[in-house]
Amino acid sequence: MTRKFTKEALYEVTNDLLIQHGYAGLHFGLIAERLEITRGALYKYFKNKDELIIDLMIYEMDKFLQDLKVIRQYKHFNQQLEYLLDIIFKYSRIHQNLSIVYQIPTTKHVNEKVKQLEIRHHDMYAYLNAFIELGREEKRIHTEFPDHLILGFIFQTVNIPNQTNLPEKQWKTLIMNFLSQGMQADL
Amino acid sequence: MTRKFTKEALYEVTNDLLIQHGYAGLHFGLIAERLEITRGALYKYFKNKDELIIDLMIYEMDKFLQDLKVIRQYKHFNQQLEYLLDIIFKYSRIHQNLSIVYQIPTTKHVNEKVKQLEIRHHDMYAYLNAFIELGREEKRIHTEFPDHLILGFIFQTVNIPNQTNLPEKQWKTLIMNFLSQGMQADL
DNA sequence: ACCTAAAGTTACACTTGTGTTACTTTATAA
DNA sequence: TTATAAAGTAACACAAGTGTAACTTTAGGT
Repeated sequence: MTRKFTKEALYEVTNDLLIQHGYAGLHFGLIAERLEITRGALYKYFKNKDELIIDLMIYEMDKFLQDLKVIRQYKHFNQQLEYLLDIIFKYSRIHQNLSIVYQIPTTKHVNEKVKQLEIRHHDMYAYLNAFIELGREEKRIHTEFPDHLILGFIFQTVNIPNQTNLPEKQWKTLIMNFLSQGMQADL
Repeated sequence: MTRKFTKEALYEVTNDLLIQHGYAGLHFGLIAERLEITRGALYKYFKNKDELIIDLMIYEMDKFLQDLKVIRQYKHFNQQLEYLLDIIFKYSRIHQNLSIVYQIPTTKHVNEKVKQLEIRHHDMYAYLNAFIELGREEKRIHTEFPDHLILGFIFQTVNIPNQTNLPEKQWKTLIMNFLSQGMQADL
């Protein structure tokens, strides 16, 4: 019998439903309905929703990391920042959903997979720290700011709603300028 | 019979549980357990969790607005910004939880209360728009940035985790500096 | 053609949360 | 002192999600 849904479609749907309903509000019934299959089919592939969610995060993190490692090809900090913003926006859903991992009860035999996710998280920080270090070397980052504050500001930008629906390119330019110079008017 | 819990304690617990478990994960059993009462007691005051959540949001918004209106007493934009950051941090939980209102099904006869909440949201923007306008008049805001981008950056700051546990005052100063001048080093 | 194994469905027992009602407790005011 | 009403509890029927196992479907190899 041929499969009625692809892994990509499943992850797509799950990501959307996670954003809409949150961790506790997501359940196999919802996912099955969207994929036009029945709940039971999902249990052929995943023990429970926690396993599905972690698999999804690992999958998206792997794709993100593949893109992120390319950042080293850019020589200058500002180029790297622009590229980082590009891929953060490209993978905005995973960055909106990553924090829900902490809502998964640790008593659900997914600990092994959570560890795998943490490895990727750790790998991500290796790239990000190198990125920040370059910025400091190029004297583009004020010394008073700790790394995690800079990264916090950058990653939170995906949660700022583009209310006036500016074209994505223009929106990113504004974000980039704000991050570099703040709200201040020209000097 | 004397009450076993105050409104303040109930809202305190509900706010915490909302942050921990999200909208779908919150239920009367959890709240009752924390307050050391039984579920049934809560139904004496609220038809369901949606009503409780909206009442909570209205209550917190009212307190926030009372503080926010004082912003007009500060003459200069930078003073207003500092004050705004103070109260956003003071009411950080409500700003972390406000967005979950959109997860409440609109078919649960809480529409009247949702409207009341929207009124307060609207009032809030009246103050915020005046604040931004002052910033533009004082030429502290670059003209290229739309209002909602500035406000988005300001309100997202509550979600940046203070990982190194810097003292609150120092953290706020850094946030303030970043918002004003961006990450850039001294000019 | 037909066998088989992967894919999917259906039905069932179980668990957890909901909302209501009848009941119990207790401070207080007549 | 005792009546009462507000506060809280306990128990019930119901609704919704979970996980499993027996069953059905069907593409593809022989």
